[in-house]
Amino acid sequence: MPHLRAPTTRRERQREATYDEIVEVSARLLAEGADLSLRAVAAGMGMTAPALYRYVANYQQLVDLVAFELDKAATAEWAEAASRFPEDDPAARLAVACARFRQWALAKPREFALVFANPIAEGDSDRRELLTLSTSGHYFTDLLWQIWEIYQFPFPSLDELDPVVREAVLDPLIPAKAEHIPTEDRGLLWVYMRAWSALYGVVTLESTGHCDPRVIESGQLFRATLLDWLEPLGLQHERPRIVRILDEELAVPGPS
Amino acid sequence: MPHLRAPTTRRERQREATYDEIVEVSARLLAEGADLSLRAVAAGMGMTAPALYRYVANYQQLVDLVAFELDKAATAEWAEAASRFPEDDPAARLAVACARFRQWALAKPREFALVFANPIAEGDSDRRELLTLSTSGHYFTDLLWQIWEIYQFPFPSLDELDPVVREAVLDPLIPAKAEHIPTEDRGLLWVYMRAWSALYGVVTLESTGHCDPRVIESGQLFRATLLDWLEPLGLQHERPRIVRILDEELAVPGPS
DNA sequence: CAGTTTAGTTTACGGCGTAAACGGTAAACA
DNA sequence: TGTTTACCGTTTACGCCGTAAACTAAACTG
Repeated sequence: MPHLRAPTTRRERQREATYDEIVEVSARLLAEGADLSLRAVAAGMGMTAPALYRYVANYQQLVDLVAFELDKAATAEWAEAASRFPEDDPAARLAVACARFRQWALAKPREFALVFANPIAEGDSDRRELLTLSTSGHYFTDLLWQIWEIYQFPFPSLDELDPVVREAVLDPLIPAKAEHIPTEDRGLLWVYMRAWSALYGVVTLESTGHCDPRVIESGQLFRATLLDWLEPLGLQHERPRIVRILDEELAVPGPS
Repeated sequence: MPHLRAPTTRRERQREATYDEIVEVSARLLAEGADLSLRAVAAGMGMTAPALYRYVANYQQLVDLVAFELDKAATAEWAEAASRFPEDDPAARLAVACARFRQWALAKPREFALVFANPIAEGDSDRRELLTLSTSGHYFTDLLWQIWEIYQFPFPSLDELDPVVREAVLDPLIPAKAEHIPTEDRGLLWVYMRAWSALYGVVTLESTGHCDPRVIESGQLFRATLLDWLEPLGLQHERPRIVRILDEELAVPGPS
């Protein structure tokens, strides 16, 4: 985690470069279809495995580090693709981003599993905290916020929410750009959680292969799931346009 | 897989008993929080690891075997719980079964991951075929069929479906009790896939912990997802009753 | 300069999946 | 019945894995 005004001594720069190389080599390993392992990463950097313990406390931390950075890089890709629509068109951007998210998950199932299907134990507060920093989560919540600013779709008020859920949206433990959302509008996060759950469901189902391959190929399950969310997000009248954008994205699958 | 009229020679009975013990020991290991490994399973049976190669070709096959049996056993539990409602009340049974499925996934996240989040590679036709035998899939599709028989909810006709999806529902590669569904009614399977995707999404999200723990505890995300499916399944007028059943189930979480 | 902190090494341990060669015993067959 | 065959398990071995401990050399600090 970056300090404020990092002193950036020589050593610190060196160290950060090493972290970058760890991530780089890890990403390469995964892309090559190899397993992520301390030994393989170390070897890929011309080091011995125990040396990596100067940078991560254990294997799980390596995984977390790599997962965080993969998520960051992937989100940058989706955002880049989405930015072909102007900033004041968050609905179009969301459609593109979701489609790209799915493509990424299908093209890189191992990376997807690492980032999004990596089990987080109940008690592990460190890892859970790391999760709240997830780049993709912040990106998606931000898009949802922008959509609400424009389309003003309905969301539950705080007192409509279950007390436990209310606590959760007031002090969220999920990746969410939420500070700037006024307290009384935090019901928005409930919409986010529900929408994310739906998106996560199809994409995980497809990415892990627990699904008819032909259904994956057709993209119809994903498409239908997204389209179901147009109404709750106040985008009914945008439907034809969003459908066009979505179908355009679905027609351009990644390198097969 | 059982033969027809198994000759059941002494050797074959012995062999089957060994398979049972493999599953039994594996289940115990997982329940104890240990990892599933050939060596540990072998040791737990008083054998050496290479001996297991008489029964499974490799580690992945052990996992598949155990996953299949865990799924079978778990489904039996849910079905047992659901059977407190009569056979002619499949809606109530479905509500109970879904809730129990979720409880199981929360109580045994490692087992859940093994069965439902285990990646299946594109080409691997053997494992995909095994997937079509999944007990839980058959159980849920059967319930959906029974619900349709009573409530006659709408489903897409074959020519409304995307051509690729049409193929998929006509000759399904997913676990589905489909033989008895007339060809022209196979659009039902599309409803099933969509519903399963939604259920799978929340449950996976909760089971893997990629979710605010308080939201999990409240059960509201799961509840809301299920309730969204009452209307598509023609159960609107049953809503109060189903809600009651669901809340009853949610109030009885497993051993914490 | 001396003293300390840091980044790397070597060595070692126990666990993993799995390949190969081999032995004993139970079933199958002449 | 006696011989052959098939099967179930062993031992040994290899190369991975994560990680702990002791040690060294270089870089920073005062």
